[in-house]
Amino acid sequence: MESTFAIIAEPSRRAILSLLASCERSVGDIEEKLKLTQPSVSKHLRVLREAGFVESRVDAQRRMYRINPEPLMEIDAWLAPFRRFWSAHVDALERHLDQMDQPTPKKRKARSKR
Amino acid sequence: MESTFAIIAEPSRRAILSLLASCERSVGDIEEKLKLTQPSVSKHLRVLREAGFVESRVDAQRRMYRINPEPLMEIDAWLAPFRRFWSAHVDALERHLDQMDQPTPKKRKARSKR
DNA sequence: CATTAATATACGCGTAGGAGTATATAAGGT
DNA sequence: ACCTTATATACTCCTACGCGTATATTAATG
Repeated sequence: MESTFAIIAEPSRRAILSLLASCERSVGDIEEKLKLTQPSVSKHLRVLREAGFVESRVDAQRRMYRINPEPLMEIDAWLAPFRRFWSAHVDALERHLDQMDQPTPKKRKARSKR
Repeated sequence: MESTFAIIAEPSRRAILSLLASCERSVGDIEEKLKLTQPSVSKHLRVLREAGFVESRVDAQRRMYRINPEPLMEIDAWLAPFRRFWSAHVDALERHLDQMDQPTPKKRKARSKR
């Protein structure tokens, strides 16, 4: 796999990154916050670490994980050529964000296209 | 699949989007520029279209495809919380990382044997 | 209409990768 | 020395998806 984009295609991995955006966390923290099994968290963290999205630090038996920004900067850079399509319509963006920001992913089915 | 991020995990799809960033193109154009088989291009375009990344217009027997920006705006929006990691200067980034290291007061174990 | 061009769809194959379970490793506490 | 806590790894199963080939559809052209 190894593509930067493929890494963040995984919903759990995006959730982990979003969690780490605010502050560093241990594996157990992530496990609990995201309701994932521990092996699953460890596996995703391994993928994220090997792809450079996160770094870890040892704290006793814990490993504290934190964001490493470089791969996300790549994504940001890839978007550059497309920004001209929406930089003019900021208001449309805000309308769209209101629609998609659904903080608690309960059990909703995938939303359909218009 | 259905996730915006999963769609652009595919290298060929990203290549198609990048091609369309400059101007609209027919299926045959894309096929030739990217050296892909025609069914492959059509399939990717279908995925992109159903996910809202592109729109098409009929021109005789041809279908001209062009960028539709909304899904890419979602990606851009998702990156927002991470921009603080790189939007400032490098030294600011380093200050931030130092800060993230501190909040758990050093509770390192006394001394290691060895 | 028949033919050609342009694009879309169907189908089978192969493989990557995520989930779950079990187990290994490592560090701390008592 | 045990036992618990925290994290990592191994392994199997299962499904999704990209690819290639073949065929269907739709439109233009003669």
